[in-house]
Amino acid sequence: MKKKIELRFELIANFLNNFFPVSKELVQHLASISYFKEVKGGSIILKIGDRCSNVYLIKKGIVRGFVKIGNKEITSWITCENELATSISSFFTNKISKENIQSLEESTLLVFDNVNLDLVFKKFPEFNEVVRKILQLYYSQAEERAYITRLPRAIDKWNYLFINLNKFIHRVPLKYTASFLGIRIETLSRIRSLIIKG
Amino acid sequence: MKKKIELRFELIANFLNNFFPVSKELVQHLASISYFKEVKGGSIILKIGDRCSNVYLIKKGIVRGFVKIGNKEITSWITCENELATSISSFFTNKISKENIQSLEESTLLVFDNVNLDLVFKKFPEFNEVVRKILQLYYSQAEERAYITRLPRAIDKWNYLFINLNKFIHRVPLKYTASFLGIRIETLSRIRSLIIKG
DNA sequence: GAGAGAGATTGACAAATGTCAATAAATTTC
DNA sequence: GAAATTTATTGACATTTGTCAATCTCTCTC
Repeated sequence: MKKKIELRFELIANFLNNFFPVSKELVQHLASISYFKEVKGGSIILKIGDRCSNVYLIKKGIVRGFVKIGNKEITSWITCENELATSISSFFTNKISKENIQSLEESTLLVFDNVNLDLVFKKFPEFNEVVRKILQLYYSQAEERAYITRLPRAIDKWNYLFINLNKFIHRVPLKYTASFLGIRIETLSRIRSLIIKG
Repeated sequence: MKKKIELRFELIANFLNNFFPVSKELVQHLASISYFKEVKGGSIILKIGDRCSNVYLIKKGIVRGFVKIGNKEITSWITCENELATSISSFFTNKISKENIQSLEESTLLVFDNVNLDLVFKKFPEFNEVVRKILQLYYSQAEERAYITRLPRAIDKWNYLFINLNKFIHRVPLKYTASFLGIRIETLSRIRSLIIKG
């Protein structure tokens, strides 16, 4: 049985080295300031109106961000193992969050805190470089998601998602996929049956 | 009359120091690898399908990014003086661009090239830190724009834009604002007249 | 200041999606 | 494995937005 700190070390090293090679010392330090958090499926991890001071590295499970418009929910993103999750504009600008974060399965998250991370940048300048590369990729992926929301027809959104970003499609109930596409579950249902019928 | 390199130096120093103090040497180097480009209003600066190897710092003018869906244009962003513009996912991942970039006025752009910038990161590690901070803000702002696209009703989009992001509203023809909101110019026109009538 | 051209408004109608309700299917819980 | 709960489908209808065409307004140019 591995110690918890070893699990944290491995998860962080694996994640960061995908972007850019980092020193063992940096990873050790990050492991020392982070902790695992276990949440049940359906848990609200961040509430609209709160400030988001954490970023989560998903060890296990699947997590979404969603905004509320009136009484409706619109999912901004859905992500799973070995990816980061946070409320971007709240985390980076310290404003209150416009989105909720919620687990869609029982999940294990590695939690990093804003304040601790700021100190890491001071102590390990190399951290700037790897985080820059992470931001570049995540920003690109966010633009990709935004592209879907700009497609004017529901069927185009579904097709684009199905072809390009289908990682989570078979893992979450369709209602979340519909919400991610910004359409009603009934609309998605009709589109799917049209596609099946040809 | 200032020399061109002085103009470039000032523009870059002013832009970067807003995010994080940087060395004079870094700014000088950036000034030495960049050049001004003048474009007329309506010029296409980047075409869909091309790779975007440049990032532009706008000295004067106003610029938009837009995607084409069928025969329609949807504006992803509009930005002006002292802001950066590029095709994010193409610039960062070297994929072909899904968006056009176009000037909406006669504009002066300071051009930085991908390859040169990569060398700057090697030569000036401090550049990673300031770029990280820039990315954090721009990523946050992109999420803010994406929030608008997720609002389900046209009137909510207009109201949100009007209250929160009205920087360019009075500077570009309404048709670009409509396109930015992902709605038809006729729909925006009707919404505006409804609002005026109360 | 007449004419051209772009931008904006308005009306009539079409198309797409949302809403609400009923029901079916799948999954979870005991 | 039966009951309960969640998820998905389908139908009827309402609402919103898009489409197309006509017209108006504003700028710019000559």
